[in-house]
Amino acid sequence: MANEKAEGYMRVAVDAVVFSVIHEDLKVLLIRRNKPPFKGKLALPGGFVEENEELEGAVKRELTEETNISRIYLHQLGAYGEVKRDPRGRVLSVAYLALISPGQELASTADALGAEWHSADDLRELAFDHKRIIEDALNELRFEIQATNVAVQILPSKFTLSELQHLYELVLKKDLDKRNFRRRIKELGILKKLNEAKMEGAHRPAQLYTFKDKDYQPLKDRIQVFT
Amino acid sequence: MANEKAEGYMRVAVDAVVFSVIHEDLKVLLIRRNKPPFKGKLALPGGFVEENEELEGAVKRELTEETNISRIYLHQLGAYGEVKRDPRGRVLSVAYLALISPGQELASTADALGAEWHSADDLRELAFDHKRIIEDALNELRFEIQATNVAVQILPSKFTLSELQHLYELVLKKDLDKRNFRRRIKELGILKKLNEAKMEGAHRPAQLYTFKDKDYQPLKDRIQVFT
DNA sequence: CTACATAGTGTTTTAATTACACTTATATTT
DNA sequence: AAATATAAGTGTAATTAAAACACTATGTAG
Repeated sequence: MANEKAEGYMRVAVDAVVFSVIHEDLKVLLIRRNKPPFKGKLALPGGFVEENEELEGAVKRELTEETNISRIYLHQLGAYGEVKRDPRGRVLSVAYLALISPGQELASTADALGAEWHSADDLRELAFDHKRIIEDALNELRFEIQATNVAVQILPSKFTLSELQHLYELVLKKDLDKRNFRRRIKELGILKKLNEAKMEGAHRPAQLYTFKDKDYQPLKDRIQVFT
Repeated sequence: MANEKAEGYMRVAVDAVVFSVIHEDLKVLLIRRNKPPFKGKLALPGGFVEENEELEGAVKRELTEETNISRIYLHQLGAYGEVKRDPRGRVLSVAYLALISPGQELASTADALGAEWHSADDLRELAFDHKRIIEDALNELRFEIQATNVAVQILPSKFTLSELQHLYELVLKKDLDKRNFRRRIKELGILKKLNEAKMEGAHRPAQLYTFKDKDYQPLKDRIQVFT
């Protein structure tokens, strides 16, 4: 309120916590920093917001540099604005939970940028306050997977119920009861049974399903956590 | 990532959605703007963040100008960063849900600033994207009152169960069943029965309670919405 | 054709939620 | 001092949701 001359200027960045399920493990995309500060440490992909660029646009721009992306789901986590979070000076970062549709390999440029998937659990020392941001993102994802059909953003368009359950188990870090899970997820009425089966391996083929609605939406009923 | 010269600079402000229960009604603190843009319109209290000032510090500084405050509970809602949200130029605002302990009258300076309590429901035309911010704050409050003991931040330190229930009904915009509400809230074990009653009016006196723990905390069980 | 691996399927028990109506204690009125 | 008005306070039965639990089915590989 006081004076409105040149007050309030600071640098604004965006950071993305990109989750993906790879080799039965929940992964986060991290980048090895090749310059100070925190040289050599892992950090979230992100960067400064350009003039006349929307925040989500900035996230998408940064991410397309590192992945081959068909579609990105973004959900804002909040602003991280501690005065001393960046040793270079004041930088406020708006963090996003990002989910990319599956089977996206990292772009060829990714290697040069030092981008790699890391297990979401063993968060070693990260640059800035990025460890905290990832923890917040994981909590948000845990909430969303129970309250919304956000799984649609993570799974391929055709999937088996076992794959879906596995995703829930990875995110919730909890074993779920197969029969109860199937009953509940079917009761929600968000799945469509396909006329296809997944034939793979020496066992009974699995029925394939898809989401009726491809867009993110809240569910009337939360999917409760079982067992 | 590209160049890190002078990229990303913009103005950063904070805005607060301050709720209070006054005369059996859920109110929001709004300020009548006396200069452009949006001159004459209502807006959230807020202002630019100063150098070396934490975001929450900025909110508290702005709010102490308008209220006599003993304690402020702050919970970040997120960053509102649309390029064109402020006609003066790019301003990113970090919005907060704010609760002030009760019985706080507005400061004497408040009148001069055009600060007044307005019903949280009839949100007339507000400046900037503040209508959207208030809606988000209301949703957050609805969530929190069910998942945490955030009521401790709103009620006086001694209160009756009817007053507590009334708060829940105001926030949730829903009538609750008296017996079910009392059972559930007592089962949570967060209340302490006092050796006092509230004698007021021509009816049976009401038992006074207080919160065992005066600090904000999540609850094991959400308080379900009844009836 | 046997062994193996994962898919698929219901029921019973237990716990939680909901619906619902009368009695009690005080102040005020007559 | 009796009657009335007002909000406080209290329990149970019916319904619905969650949890626990084990076997059969169907394909491939050997």
